[in-house]
Amino acid sequence: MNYEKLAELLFPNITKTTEDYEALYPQRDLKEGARVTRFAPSPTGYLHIGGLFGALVDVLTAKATDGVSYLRIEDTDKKREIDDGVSAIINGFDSFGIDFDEGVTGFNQEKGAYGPYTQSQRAEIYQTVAKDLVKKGLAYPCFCTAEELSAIREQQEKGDALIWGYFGKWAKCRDLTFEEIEENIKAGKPYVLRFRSDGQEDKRIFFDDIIRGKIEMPENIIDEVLLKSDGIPTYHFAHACDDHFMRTTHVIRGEEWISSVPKHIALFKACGFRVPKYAHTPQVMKIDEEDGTKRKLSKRKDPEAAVSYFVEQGFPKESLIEYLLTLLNSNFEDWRRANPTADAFSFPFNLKKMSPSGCLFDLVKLTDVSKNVISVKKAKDIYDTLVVWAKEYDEEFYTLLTRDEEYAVNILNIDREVPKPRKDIAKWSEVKDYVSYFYDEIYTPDYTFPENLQKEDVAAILKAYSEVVDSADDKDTWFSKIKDLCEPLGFTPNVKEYKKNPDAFKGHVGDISTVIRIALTSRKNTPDLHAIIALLGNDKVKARINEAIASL
RNA sequence: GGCCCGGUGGUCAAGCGGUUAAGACACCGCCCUUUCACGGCGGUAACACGGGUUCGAUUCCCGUCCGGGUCACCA
Repeated sequence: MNYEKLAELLFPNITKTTEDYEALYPQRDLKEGARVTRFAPSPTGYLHIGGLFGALVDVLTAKATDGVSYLRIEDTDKKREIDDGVSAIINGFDSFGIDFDEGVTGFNQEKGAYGPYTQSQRAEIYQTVAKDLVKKGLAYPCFCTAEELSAIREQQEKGDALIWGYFGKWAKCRDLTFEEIEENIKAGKPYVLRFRSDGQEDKRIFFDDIIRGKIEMPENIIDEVLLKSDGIPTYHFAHACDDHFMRTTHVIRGEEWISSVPKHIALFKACGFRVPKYAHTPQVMKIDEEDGTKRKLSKRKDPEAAVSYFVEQGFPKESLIEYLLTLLNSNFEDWRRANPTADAFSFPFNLKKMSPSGCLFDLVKLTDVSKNVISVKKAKDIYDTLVVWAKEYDEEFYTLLTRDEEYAVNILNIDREVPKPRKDIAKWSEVKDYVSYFYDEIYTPDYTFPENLQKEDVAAILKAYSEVVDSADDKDTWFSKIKDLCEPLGFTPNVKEYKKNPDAFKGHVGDISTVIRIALTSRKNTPDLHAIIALLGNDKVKARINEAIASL
């Protein structure tokens, strides 16, 4: 067989060679040890947690080594592609501050010298490499129909074949003559281009996975499809061409790819490309509500797997990043304690410290991480991000917040910007309820006074307090007024005294402030009452007390 | 089914032949305290199982079990 002739027959319009592209995409000029990574999603839906998780690994690996990370779009499957899939991905990354050095940046937009970074725009590259493979006798056209292929599969399943697929004696088109091929092509028969594997069933290959260590597997013997009948490459072939010409040093991807590595190594070698280093990351799982088992997060079944869910819920972007980092590298939390204010992206991430086992996404831990993240922010910063969130997701709240910015910031500043700030906000969607009693529009009185107090006592407390209250009081003055209320009403300002001798009093100062708190906020528990009263102002305080008395 | 990956408290996760088997979250108790929160102190709770190797295995080997992945002209 004259492979040169076959290559011309198959690819008459391809005039370039692999060498031309080697020159077009030179080795990157990076310092020793710098890693080039890529995140390569296909635009089949929204960005989800697993994607964010993976992208974070890519970006951090590059950052930690002064390397390069880039975003490549793998849109070789038109059937699965959805409208705006690329925007969904880009927007998702934007919302979380993930920033790639190169690659796709928006619709028909990209940056970097190794593009195009969208596979559908790289057809000529794949065809060129494919043509060279044909020239070397390492690829051949296959005219088998879907029916023929499934017939082969059926036979294999029936028989005792241990390996299924298109290879060896099953590979009917492997040894077609030039004349047969030419005839088929003239007849307009569709065909795919297959890899001519020289792998042997009993040989094993070894490779080093950075996360998992040595992995040993049977050599690839399958004549994998390289180019589909429409001339578009399969993942495997695109992976070899793209990661080679984009000069990726470290291919980091999900563990579902481990079993394809033998195939990929064979392809890289056949193409004359240097095999990159591989790192297969664990999967992010969740507990299935129905059967209680651990399983991979699914785009379809788990709406909370979409990063947009966290955006809608109002988790600050730093919170999710921070949480994911705790899963990514076990020493992250130690590092964070030592560097409380450092940018998370400056964390010296290390692939070798990644656990190989799948992890459960823990919303409770995320909540804790987020509370910590928010607790150290300045009230004004919180206000600014909260307003942006509310504008999008809660118009009513947005209106209230922006009506009086100073008031809102002061509310958010209660017990904040102090050495031990409160940690009770985890996400923006909680804030409206948290501060509802500051806004008449969203506050509905609903009093449940302590059961150990008589109605008359409650009324007496409120009445007495309304006569002395002044929202301008400083904290000490305010609290001494509360204490002064105690004895005339049969209470004691001294809690210890009360505990020693509970029968001697109706209650203690805590009961007094609880009654006032409930009258003003309808809640048993709130942040500092003095601060609340100071913000509410005399008119509102008195009105609420009267309303509470009237309700008794 | 073949091949592959994984298996330390409820969750994440140190540990890499000898440890009282770290730490974080969650949970419980106590302290602090005008409520709550914060903070402090303490507690419950783990090496999947069975065989080896070894003076000694959570750590190494084999088997079993369990979980996951993969076997497309999907990625």
